[in-house]
Amino acid sequence: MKQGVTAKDVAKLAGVSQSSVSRVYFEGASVSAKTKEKVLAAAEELGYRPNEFARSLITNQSKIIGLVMKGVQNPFYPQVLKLFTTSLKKHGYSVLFVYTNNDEIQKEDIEILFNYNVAGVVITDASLSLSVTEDFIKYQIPLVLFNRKIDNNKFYSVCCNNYEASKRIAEYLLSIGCTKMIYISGNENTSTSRERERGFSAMLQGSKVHYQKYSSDYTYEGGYNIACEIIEEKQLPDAFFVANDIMALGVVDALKDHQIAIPNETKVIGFDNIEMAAWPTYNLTTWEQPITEMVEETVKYLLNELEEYSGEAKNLEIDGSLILRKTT
Amino acid sequence: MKQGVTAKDVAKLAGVSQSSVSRVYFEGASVSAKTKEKVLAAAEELGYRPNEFARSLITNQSKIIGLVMKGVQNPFYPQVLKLFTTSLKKHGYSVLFVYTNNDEIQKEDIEILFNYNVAGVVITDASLSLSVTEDFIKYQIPLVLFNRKIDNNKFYSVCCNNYEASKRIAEYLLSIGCTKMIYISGNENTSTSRERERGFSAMLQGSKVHYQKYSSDYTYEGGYNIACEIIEEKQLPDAFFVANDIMALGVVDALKDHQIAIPNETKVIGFDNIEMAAWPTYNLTTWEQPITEMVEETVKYLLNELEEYSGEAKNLEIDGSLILRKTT
DNA sequence: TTCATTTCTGCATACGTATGCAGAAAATAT
DNA sequence: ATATTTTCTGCATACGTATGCAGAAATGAA
Repeated sequence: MKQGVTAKDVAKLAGVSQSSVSRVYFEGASVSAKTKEKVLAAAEELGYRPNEFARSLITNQSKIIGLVMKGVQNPFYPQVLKLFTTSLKKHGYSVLFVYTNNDEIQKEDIEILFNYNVAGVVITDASLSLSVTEDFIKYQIPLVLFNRKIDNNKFYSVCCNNYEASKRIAEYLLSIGCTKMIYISGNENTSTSRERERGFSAMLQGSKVHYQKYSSDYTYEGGYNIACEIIEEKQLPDAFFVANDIMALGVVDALKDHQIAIPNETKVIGFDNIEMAAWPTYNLTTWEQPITEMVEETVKYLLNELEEYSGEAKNLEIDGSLILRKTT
Repeated sequence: MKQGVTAKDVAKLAGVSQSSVSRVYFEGASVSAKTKEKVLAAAEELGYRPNEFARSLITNQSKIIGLVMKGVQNPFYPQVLKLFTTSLKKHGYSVLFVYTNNDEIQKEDIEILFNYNVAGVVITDASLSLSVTEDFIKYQIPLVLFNRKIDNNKFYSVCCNNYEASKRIAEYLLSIGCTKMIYISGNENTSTSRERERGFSAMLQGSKVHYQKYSSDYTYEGGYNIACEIIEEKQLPDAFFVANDIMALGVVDALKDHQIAIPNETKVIGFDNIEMAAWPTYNLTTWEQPITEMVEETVKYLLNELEEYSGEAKNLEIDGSLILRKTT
């Protein structure tokens, strides 16, 4: 009972061949209006839907995009997931979701995607191990790194322009008179965190600003703890630039817990503009990632590659904008 | 180049038949150790992986579970997504993710799941339209409603024991001397919110407590706004019981913005125990949903049904526990 | 050793769809 | 009207795997 009606059943009822039924559901195939009508009527009556497996077996390509995600706890990514699912659905694609614990994607994380002949893959916050890299190229499966880039010039990536954004942030902090600044990084082996630091420090270069970097891990607790350390070491700066919002919220809370007034005694800027940054308790100044546009660009690239594989490698960087709130 | 090696290629290299290759990868089939070894060696050399589509076409059942989710913004659900993906992967299943906007799942939301012959479906925070109900039964596809229940006695659901939990919450608030209480509901057409109210008010019944219900929508803004209204109407209670944490955080922030001291002037209890509830700024007293156990039970049911379909319908309710923090 | 039993293997076919090909039907031209 | 082109259709086959069946190989019993 599982697989109910097949194209054959529909064909019989409509009085046509199975091929004709197939052609009705295959975009671009040539069918007469009359046949189409008959088939659709029969299909409706029987409740027919083409079997995607059989279809993929023939075409050797599925309508599935693999989405690999790590930082599910950071509200930024569920938002990304939502946008991807919605956008891909519009184009007839579905999302096979893969959660990973690894910063660097391993073969076992994604072999399932290959087994399902996914049409393409998006990896949102992780990089690639070498063997995985090879597989993507070998099987010519379009891949986009989202919010991470990779320096091997073999894949397409879509990020916010982290370098420029961070320069603008530094510029802004200088303009309001900060002279002692701290950058709190995320995982240091992520391109995102490194780029943000690079832009930030580049802009401070040559100025008389006292600048220090501390390392953390992109989590709220990470931000909270490192801020506590800094406070206890009496290293309080004029301003914190924190590599993402969720850590920044941790920093803000640590400061509050130590009765340090924001923005009077010190300032905090985050990155991402997650929903919570706008909440009244936080009111966090931050950089807005152009997330909708980033997703659209990713989908656009994927669809192009599916149309005709080029293997184009490029780091697409999209601007964003500074959102001024009450922590600066 | 897309689909590289097939079982036939492996067979040739290993000097056996395609059937034997198939049997090596099919659990429970009978193959000699020698053949198995030869096949695995050849497969390793060629990089063979069985094509899931062809496989599903034969068995008429995929290793895919459809996961339908609505409230992606509420941190509770990404956590659920993570746990499901992890648990299902252990059992060899993958997750086809579907995002929906609808409180009530429509045919178009999930027809894709049927096209892919999903082995089972989990719907996390939505109910079902009638036609969808029928399809699940007709095609005998196991379905679990997660964190929602449905009163038609046709499906399995897994929830926290919302009724008992809410009674316990009321009991606790009574025990600390609250005499004026407000319940803030989520979407009122969700079983979850209704059950929580039912338990809460049942326990207050007969006591001299002044009790009122206000309606909201399970979002932070919803909680924030309704709390502002309540404050402006000078209806401030001794305690708020809020149908979920994310709204409760909104309530807390609204109270803070009005300089109302928590827990001295009023108290707040949420529901879910999302990560943020433990953050120092909030320190929210809440009810912990036994989320890991809920997910495990869901997976267990699905696997049983896949073993042998029973269509068992039941509302499984699992306890949880009161987490006391600083808002009470 | 020989025979009975069990375990394994290859053959052939099936799953539901897409598609090249050749011929039928329809449309257009003459 | 016929001839020519175009559009459509059915037939047959292919995709990569699983599986019933019958026979081969291995094992155990005597």
